[in-house]
Amino acid sequence: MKSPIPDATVARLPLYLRCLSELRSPDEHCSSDDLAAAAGVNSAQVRKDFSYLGSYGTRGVGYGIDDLAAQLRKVLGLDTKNPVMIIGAGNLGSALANYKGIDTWGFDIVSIVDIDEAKIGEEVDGLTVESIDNIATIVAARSIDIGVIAVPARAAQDVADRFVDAGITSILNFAPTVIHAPVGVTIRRVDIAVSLGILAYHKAEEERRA
Amino acid sequence: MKSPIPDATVARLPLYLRCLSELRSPDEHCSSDDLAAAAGVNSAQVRKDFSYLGSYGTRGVGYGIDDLAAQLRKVLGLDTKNPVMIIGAGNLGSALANYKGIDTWGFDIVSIVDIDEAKIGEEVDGLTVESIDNIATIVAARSIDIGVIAVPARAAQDVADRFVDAGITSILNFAPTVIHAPVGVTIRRVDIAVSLGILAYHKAEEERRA
DNA sequence: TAGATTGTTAATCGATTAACAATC
DNA sequence: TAGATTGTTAATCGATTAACAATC
Repeated sequence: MKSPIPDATVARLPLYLRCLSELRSPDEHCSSDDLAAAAGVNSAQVRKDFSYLGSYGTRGVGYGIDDLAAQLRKVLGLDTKNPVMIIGAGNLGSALANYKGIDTWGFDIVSIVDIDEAKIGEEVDGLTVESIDNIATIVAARSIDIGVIAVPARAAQDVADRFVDAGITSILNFAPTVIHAPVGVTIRRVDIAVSLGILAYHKAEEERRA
Repeated sequence: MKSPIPDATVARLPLYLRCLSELRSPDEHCSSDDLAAAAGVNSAQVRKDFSYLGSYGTRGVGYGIDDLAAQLRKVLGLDTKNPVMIIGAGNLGSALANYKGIDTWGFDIVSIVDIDEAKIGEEVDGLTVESIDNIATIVAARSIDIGVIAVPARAAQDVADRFVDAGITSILNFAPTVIHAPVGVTIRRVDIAVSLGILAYHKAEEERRA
């Protein structure tokens, strides 16, 4: 039941991949020290993370840049992307859809829907905003299994229910509220302001001490 | 040097505050069990978190809802808000500015700037987008000490440098790249896609096992 | 007093990091 | 061989949770 690669490690893989492409040096290898410096993490962390993927480095030499990048892409599933639907074509939904361009995560946003008639038909990063009423059809037709909620808090539970009815089993909730779903459906909640809040808290704490 | 309240706890406080207002029951108290159910966490977690704020419950009775809410607001600094500047008036910057409305975090977005002439003068959640060239003046005039980077990766380092020049010492970076700053400047990086990536990874892992 | 619920301790779990033997 | 760097172990750290004495 336990995932073979810890979440904290999964979260760092795209960062490594980005750093690798920037780090491309004349020689074909890089050390965990190089990568750690570029990514801003500890070098033991880097080696530990890579050990979960299997071993791909050479002692005394380092990691083959191309090999490593290929391995990271494979683990992240950048070849066989997960089709994702976003509900909510507002700023947050659009920001997420545009993030698709980054392409260092193994998913693919294939549909963005909204309840607002005015938004339906608009273009968001190459996708046409569709009506929320069609989600069951769209989900089935495009084999979508991950849904993203990017609507205001008051609409979140209703949207989640629609996702569940449509057969979605993994939901990411960006609305600042707790939503409920039947067992068998995985829900993750994300508060985009949480890091800002923690930063502000530390700042205030620092001043209190001074 | 260590913060008295763990980050993980700080991250949950706004959630508790929101749940409290929804939970407002006829009587004036709620138990850690009630709150845990509403917030989707363990009840021991709730009590432990509150113990960091000092003790505010009554054994055998629970927590006074108003007392607890007031205490949460105080710790989060909702009275003396931190002035925040956002650089980048695109979808992500706008989404963050609109998050301000939630008001369960102790900060206040007082300025949003952009480099794009076309965006300057636009309204975003009641703020007029200003020119990035004026940030030094704006930062000084409005006592801003937290800066948020919501621009594409290629512009992030330049924007960070401008923040540092303007005297900002806490930076939150939403661009998918690592940026560098002199010692004394705190930088936090946020990847808004990370949770989606982890969700997709678990999904794929689950299928692999099945 | 009896029942309920806190506050705290101790156990557990997971993630980070220092250290170093293995080995290229 | 000598130098460099991995892969892994063990120590450390921090966060979660079960359990229960304290006490309203």
